[in-house]
Amino acid sequence: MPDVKHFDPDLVLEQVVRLFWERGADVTGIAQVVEATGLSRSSLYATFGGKEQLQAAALRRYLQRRSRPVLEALAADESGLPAVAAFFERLVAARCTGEHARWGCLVTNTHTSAAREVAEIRQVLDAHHAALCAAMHAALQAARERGQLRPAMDLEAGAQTLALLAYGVNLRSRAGAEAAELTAGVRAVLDGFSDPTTTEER
Amino acid sequence: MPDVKHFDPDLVLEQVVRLFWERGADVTGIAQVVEATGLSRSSLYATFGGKEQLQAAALRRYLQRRSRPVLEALAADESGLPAVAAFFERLVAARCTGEHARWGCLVTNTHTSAAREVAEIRQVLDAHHAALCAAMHAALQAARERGQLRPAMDLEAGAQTLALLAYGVNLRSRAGAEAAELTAGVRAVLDGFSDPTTTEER
DNA sequence: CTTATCTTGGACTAGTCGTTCCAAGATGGG
DNA sequence: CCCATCTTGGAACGACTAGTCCAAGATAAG
Repeated sequence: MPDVKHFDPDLVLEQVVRLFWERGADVTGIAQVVEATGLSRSSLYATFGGKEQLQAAALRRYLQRRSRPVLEALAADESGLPAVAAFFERLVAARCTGEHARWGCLVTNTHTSAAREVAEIRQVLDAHHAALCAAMHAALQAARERGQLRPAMDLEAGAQTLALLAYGVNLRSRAGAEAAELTAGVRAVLDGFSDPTTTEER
Repeated sequence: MPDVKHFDPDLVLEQVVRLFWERGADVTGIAQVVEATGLSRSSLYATFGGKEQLQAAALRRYLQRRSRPVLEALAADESGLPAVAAFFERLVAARCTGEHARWGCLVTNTHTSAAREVAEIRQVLDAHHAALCAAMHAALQAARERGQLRPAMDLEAGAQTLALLAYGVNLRSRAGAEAAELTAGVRAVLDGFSDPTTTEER
């Protein structure tokens, strides 16, 4: 009986993701969301609720569509350190060039947003951090099995390092850091993780 | 002949630093600055100019009073890796406990602020990054001279790593990360930097 | 085609934003 | 004390904020 939506909520949410990601959710008004999506305020509020819930939905979509596939690929890649290197290579490339250059990472940016105090969003940030660490840990585990790592290395700690490093890359890229700087920072970590007896330094 | 200011601009700026640092400059209104400082709008605008200039002034004060002394101490400490370890120990402690717990770092937070697009502020961020890298580089240089480092290690790249790591620590701490996680992430990097032939792993 | 139900556009609210302005107040040299 | 000069409190500005509301429009089952 009733009318149906005259738009695709999924498509709209993707536009909101890009808006919040590029400009920052805190400083992006509902008016700009309305303009970017072409929706009316009524439809927006009826579909997503208020701004806080819209931000949470956008963050979840970003995680699901942008972050999760990459982390799954990393965790599934059993090549060890080369998998980690490839992850960071692509990360730096995505942060410094192309469509999303200098946008940083929506998750990283949200760490400093006012929304970080919202319980629901905080949980998403913590869950993402856990997932990021888990993926890194899986890759390091593979590296260990292939004898690529320093024997005494603590995998949990190493995974934390790589996660923190990724946040650093994301953050600095939003302020316009050079890709070469970021790449160098990554390289030094991975060199430090490698087993010195089996690795020829570059 | 003229009247003089009825307040101490330096004291006021310190209050503004804390306000912007804890809450975030983007989401802190002039009204809140007025309330926190006790100044009137007139005095505020006459002394500091608009909000953008106030944010820049607060950032510069933060760098001068909070960041510079620590970086100078790091660069002057010739003990090598222990100096770096001590730097991060104090950093994690300051970020996770005490008066400024969960505030993160004003410089780090500014990376995702709308003000990062302002040329003046961008330059301050880049200058700080250079200073941070330089201090790390000095500490690594000392570590090399004392034979604490892997022989093949690239000091420039290592300094970048440590800078990115510091950003990661600052960022995650603002979202409420546990000190233990952050400490572990730091430890794994420093272990990787140490000379494996002269270091007994912990 | 009717009708119940949902969606939509757009006007509207109450509040906040950064900023400006001016009369009143404070200051200290002459 | 006088007065030029700066500072101060507070009102006011237009633009924007998130969010609400309702009449008009669209839909599809009966």
